Amino acid sequence: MPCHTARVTSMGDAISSTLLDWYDKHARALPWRSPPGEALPDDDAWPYRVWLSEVMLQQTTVAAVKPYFEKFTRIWPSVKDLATAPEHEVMAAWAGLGYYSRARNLVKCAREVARRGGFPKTEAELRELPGLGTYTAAAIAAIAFDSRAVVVDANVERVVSRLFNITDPLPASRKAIKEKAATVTPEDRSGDFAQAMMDLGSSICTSKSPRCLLCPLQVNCEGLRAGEPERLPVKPPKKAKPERKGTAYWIERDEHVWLVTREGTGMLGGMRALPDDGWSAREDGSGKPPIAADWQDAGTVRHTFTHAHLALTVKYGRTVSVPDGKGDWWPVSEIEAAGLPTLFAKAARTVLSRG
DNA sequence: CATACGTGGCT
DNA sequence: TAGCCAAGTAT
Repeated sequence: MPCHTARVTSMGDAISSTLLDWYDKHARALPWRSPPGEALPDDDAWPYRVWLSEVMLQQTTVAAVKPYFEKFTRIWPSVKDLATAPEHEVMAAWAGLGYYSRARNLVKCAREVARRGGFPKTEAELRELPGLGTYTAAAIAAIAFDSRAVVVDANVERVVSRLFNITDPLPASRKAIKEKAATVTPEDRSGDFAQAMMDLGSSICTSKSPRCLLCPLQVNCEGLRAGEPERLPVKPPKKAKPERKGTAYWIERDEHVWLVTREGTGMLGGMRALPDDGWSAREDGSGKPPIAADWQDAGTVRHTFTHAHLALTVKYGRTVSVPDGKGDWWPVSEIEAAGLPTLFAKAARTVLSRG
């Protein structure tokens, strides 16, 4: 199943050792990393930290992840601690980081790992865990367990596309990229090699203006030789995001606000939220409030998701009754601790700064 | 293979 | 500033 059988070539050897030498000097110090060349201590704390960081880092910058990683490891120092945590507490702790299916799967995965008595060590077994796809399974196998695995993320796609001047557009070029990545991935230290590729991609071989003069792989780079490495990898054109409208409702009673938990696995699924009029990325909301009240307009929040723009009108009103459906009265003074995703945190701020 | 799924920072 | 981009996964 894993297609990393390609033999390391002598050119591949030269590239991997050059990059590892560079990494030994320039590796970033990150909370989930051991120093370059040092294997992680053989206890369950490190696979946990590698797994947690890798999931947080999916489509997310290092800068955004750092404070969340610190918070999670402080509250839940081991995978066992996380496995016994109530799901809503984990969701609340994840609030603001985005892609909330990651948090839902994080809990499932932690419970599965705890049930098994620890993380599996092979790439294939890791791949079976919730939230671990091709990339993350390979990354954990290589980084946490020092197994030889070919790790391909967006950085590696960029570096490899340039290194081998792969000019076919993504995603069709993925197979060729993986094959080329396999030829430069060493048998030993493939975890450090993966992290070296990612550091190189984030600091030198950047998307817009690569710093080729500083690159340790400069002399090996066919894309540079061809003249326009910054054009690689070629990507498909983006689709326009639709503009959506919706309304959220701040229902207050006795210094408490009515919060609901969003159902399902769709947008913001599982997250605490203000009740709204049913807007989605596919259609505008109905504009119908959940209860009758003397609604006041608090303003409009603009927010952009991966695949839609949203203009969310925020209305507030008081009630003496309890709205239909499930929900909780949350103390207004502690709204910061409610674990609202960013959209609704903005909405709350809008109300509280005017209301 | 295409689409759904967040957010903040950088250009 | 509007758009692009970041250590992808699930369906």
